[in-house]
Amino acid sequence: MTESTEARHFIQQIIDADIESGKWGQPGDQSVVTTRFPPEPNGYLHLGHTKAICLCCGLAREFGGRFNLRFDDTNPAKEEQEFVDSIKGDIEWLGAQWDGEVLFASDYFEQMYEWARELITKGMAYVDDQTVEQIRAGRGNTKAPGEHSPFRDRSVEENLDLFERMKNGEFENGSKVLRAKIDMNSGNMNLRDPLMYRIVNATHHRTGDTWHIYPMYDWAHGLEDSIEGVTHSLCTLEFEDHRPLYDWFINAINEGRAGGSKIHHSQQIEFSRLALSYTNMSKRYMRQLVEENHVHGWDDPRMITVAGFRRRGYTPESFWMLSEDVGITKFNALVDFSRLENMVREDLNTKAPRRMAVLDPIKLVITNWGEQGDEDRVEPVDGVNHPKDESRGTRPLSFGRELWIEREDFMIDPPKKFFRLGPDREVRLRCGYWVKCHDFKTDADGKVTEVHCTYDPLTKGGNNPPADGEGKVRKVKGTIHWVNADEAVDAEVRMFDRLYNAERPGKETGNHLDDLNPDSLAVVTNAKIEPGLVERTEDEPDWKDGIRRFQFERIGYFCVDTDSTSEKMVFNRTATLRDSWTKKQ
RNA sequence: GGGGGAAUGGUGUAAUUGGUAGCACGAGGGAUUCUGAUUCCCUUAGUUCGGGUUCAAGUCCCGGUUCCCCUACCA
Repeated sequence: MTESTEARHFIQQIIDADIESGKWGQPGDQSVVTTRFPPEPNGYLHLGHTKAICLCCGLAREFGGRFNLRFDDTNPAKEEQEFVDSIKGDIEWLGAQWDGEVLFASDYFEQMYEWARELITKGMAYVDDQTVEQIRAGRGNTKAPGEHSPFRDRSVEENLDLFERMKNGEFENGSKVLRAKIDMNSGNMNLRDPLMYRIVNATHHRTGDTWHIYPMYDWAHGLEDSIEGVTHSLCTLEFEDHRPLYDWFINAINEGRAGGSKIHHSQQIEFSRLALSYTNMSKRYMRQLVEENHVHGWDDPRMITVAGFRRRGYTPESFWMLSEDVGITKFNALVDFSRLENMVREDLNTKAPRRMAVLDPIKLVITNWGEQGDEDRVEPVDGVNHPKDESRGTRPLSFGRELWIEREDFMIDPPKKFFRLGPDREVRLRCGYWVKCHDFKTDADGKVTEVHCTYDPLTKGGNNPPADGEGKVRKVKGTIHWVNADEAVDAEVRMFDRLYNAERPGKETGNHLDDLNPDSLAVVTNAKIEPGLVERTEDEPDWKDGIRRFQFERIGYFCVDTDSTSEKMVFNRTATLRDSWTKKQ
């Protein structure tokens, strides 16, 4: 009970039991656990997929098993090569490398076709000539039983003949389907003579025009798992109703077969999908956001696509952490978005080198800087790269008479608990000097334009001044960040907030667009950054994905955006720092 | 008058399968701090409801409630 780290979720427990019983072989065999991630290549991967990927891949790794990537490309009308490429890239970025080659359901079409013929021969499937509408009507509904199709009792010979001609392309789309003969009275709608094949006269992204019939999900999926020797076929909760059908198809193929010739029967296990507050995983919604330009493409950093998160600066590790954090259950939970944010913060806190940048600059002038007649003097100071890790060293910064500081770090009439700058207040400029404000300038509107300070030469590097005659050391409450105006570089900084204002977008309003947050993007074009930020420097870590990430001290985590040019750097805010000060106010 | 699932602090999860309801996040308080960050310490609050079995129930039984999924030639 004390070993909370040993807690096993229900799928791990199933696998433990399978290993115990030797169901799939002996421990240590790679066959003991074979999982698969089976995306349809019809869109981009999003946050919801990451949970399934981490689960399937993680399980295979935990047990020394095998993790397959299989494209479920059974619908040529919706699928494109572009998506298989982006999906592969996203999975690799996540660090969920699959075992062996990438697999495709379309490689199994011939085998599936043979199995379908076998079911026809056994009298378990038939060709139906009814229209979509007739089939739908005949299916009944949850309250009323269905009716048998008038074509349900065709002879095996006729079915075999028609099925082959369907395959050969003799018929129009929608004119015929192959159905399994199960139970039109079942309370489970999936069992009311489900479709196995439909006619689709379209070009498939891999098989071209060789096929005119394409298998339906329920027929295909278990067979794909079977062919690949998948042991635990993990999917989300809405497929619970499909499991009886998944099993029926495998059993139907195996019916009448001798023990040795039976096909592999994987176990389908369902878990709850990931739902995060203030997001919506609906592909339809996401497409609308892109197509109607509510965001700037699928990789807009506000999107919850893997591409969006990557561009925003999220690390792959944060998704593994979240996946671990939310656990695996059958409960439809709504996870706070802040949990994912906490994960990146936690990850980036240890990894990201510190830098200084001023987002909303006002000028700080050190009026006693030139007392020796050397106003233009520039002094080098060392910027600490990581306060908790000395081995990461320092970087050279320069300090001079005019600096940029954050507008919100100065108040004309500050409250008592305000630890930053104000008239007659002293602060430490991080890694620089201590400065004390004695004056400020405003424009016609009363807006502060300049803050005038004196510095204490005895505080170089930000260190405490020596004790006075009585052994007392002067103290400051606050430390603020700054950039030397002389060498500061202008940069664009994009700050993102949640895309939606509602916990469950569209739930209350009925239209997710009504819940859009109008302030989800704020762009600052005149941020002042350390010049060292422009080019990659030696002390930066080797980020696997090549994305440069930093902590801008006291502000948050930022990464270099792909829009950056040699003329102008562009940064994306990944996450803010935790902030107990503004919360307090 | 259908079928399939699920309910544990504010949130997400755990409980040796009948034996002290634990962990994390959040929140509140404090310490440390050259980031109002980090780190550390303390506090906070929970078994959906009603019965029953039992020495003992989050766990088993009966009944109720609430929520999710299912009527695509999508996956």
